Amino acid sequence: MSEKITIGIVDDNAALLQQLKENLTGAGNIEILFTAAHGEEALQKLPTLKKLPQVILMDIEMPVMNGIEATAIITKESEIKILILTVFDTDEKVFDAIKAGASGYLLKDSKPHRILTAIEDVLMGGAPISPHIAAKTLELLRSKTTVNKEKQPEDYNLSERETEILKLLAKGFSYQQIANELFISHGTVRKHVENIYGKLHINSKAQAVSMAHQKKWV
Amino acid sequence: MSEKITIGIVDDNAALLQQLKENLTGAGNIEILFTAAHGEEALQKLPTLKKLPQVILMDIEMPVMNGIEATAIITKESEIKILILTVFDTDEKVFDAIKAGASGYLLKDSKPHRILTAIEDVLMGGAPISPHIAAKTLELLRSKTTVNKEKQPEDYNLSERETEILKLLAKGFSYQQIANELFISHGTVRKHVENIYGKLHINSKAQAVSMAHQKKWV
DNA sequence: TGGAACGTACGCAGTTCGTCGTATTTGGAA
DNA sequence: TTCCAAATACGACGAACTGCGTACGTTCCA
Repeated sequence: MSEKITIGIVDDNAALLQQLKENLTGAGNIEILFTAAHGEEALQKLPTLKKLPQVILMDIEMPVMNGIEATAIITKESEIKILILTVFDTDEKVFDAIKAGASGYLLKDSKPHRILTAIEDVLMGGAPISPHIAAKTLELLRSKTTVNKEKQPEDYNLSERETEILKLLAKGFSYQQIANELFISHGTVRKHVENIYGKLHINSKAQAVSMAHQKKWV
Repeated sequence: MSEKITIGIVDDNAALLQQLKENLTGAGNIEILFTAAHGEEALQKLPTLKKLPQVILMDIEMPVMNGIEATAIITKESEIKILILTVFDTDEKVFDAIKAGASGYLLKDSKPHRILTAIEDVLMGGAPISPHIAAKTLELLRSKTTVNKEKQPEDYNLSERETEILKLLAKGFSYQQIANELFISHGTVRKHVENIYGKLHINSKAQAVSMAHQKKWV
């Protein structure tokens, strides 16, 4: 971990920006490559940098170009991760930021160490989200989906072991691979599968794999 | 904060459950009202309690009744918050848990203090989500609103005919059935499938079916 | 006009799968 | 204790699948 994490900060509030800079430079192995007061300025500065930042902390409400537009453009044209950092948490804003491709969404009152952790999370492919905001994203997600009442494997009288084997089958494993996975003999796997076929009223691996996927047993 | 937070724990892994109990009772102002090994047991125990827990930590993969079903029932019939605590993080499972009404989603390897914080977050109306899982949540949300960015069959250089045959394969059809469907010979189907295997770098029907479903080519 | 890609088709050798039987052990239900 | 379901295991036969080679007509593009 000798390499510093390179970041940029975009925020129109000079005082907050200054405070962020201090907190981040002081605490972690962070290198701030640039700062900007709004999206437009950030887009202008990016091409002039010797190296691109790995993460950009982005405010939403800004003059000239807001953080959501900037996020959309940056994520489309580069691999830079965007971490939204804002005081706003209205449904619409959260939603727009996610659509724009933000990798995380924190409230500005988050503690400095929380922000640091978040930056690291983002680099590891995670998406740190403040609980309050996460609650809204879940609401959104729920509202966009319908119920799904698929039958469970048990409804076909599949035993636990059979279910387990079916799942491996559904991954495309051969009998021998499953046998190795479960430390049982090749023949036993075949016998289980035979029983599964009977219970599911099918008679081939392809059908089993297809059915398992369709019913979302994988 | 003199009042203890009341919780329940549902997990079929006795060792993990025990460890959770110890970590939670030791560290915070937590009172564990009950534990259960699966959803069914939890549902049975709940009505017998003198007071209901505020939060339930819930595993997903469990015998008899899994955590998602249990979550759906509990959230429908009470105000109890459910915090999913699992090692699984497949898209579908996360998705189902959210639909079922879970208020948070943590990986089991989360540190004890993280779990404690999460419980408090949940009580304050937040939705603590492990970054890794949150990333999947955001993906899901994006996929619901934007176009599907999965690789298309063409990206593997599959021809139209090959794609067509792959879709039939994915339904569990035999070579002969596909041949009948497309009015070509059994041997031709086999040749196509052979070419498909080469392009997808696989070598069995089961793998082909699995892959086609995973990439939503069905 | 010549190739490249595609769709069609067949054969052979070897492997895996589907189906049928049979059998032992184990843990829990009656 | 007896009985049964579930998990384990082996054998055998025919069917289906896989890999490799070959072949030919069509279409489309350089």
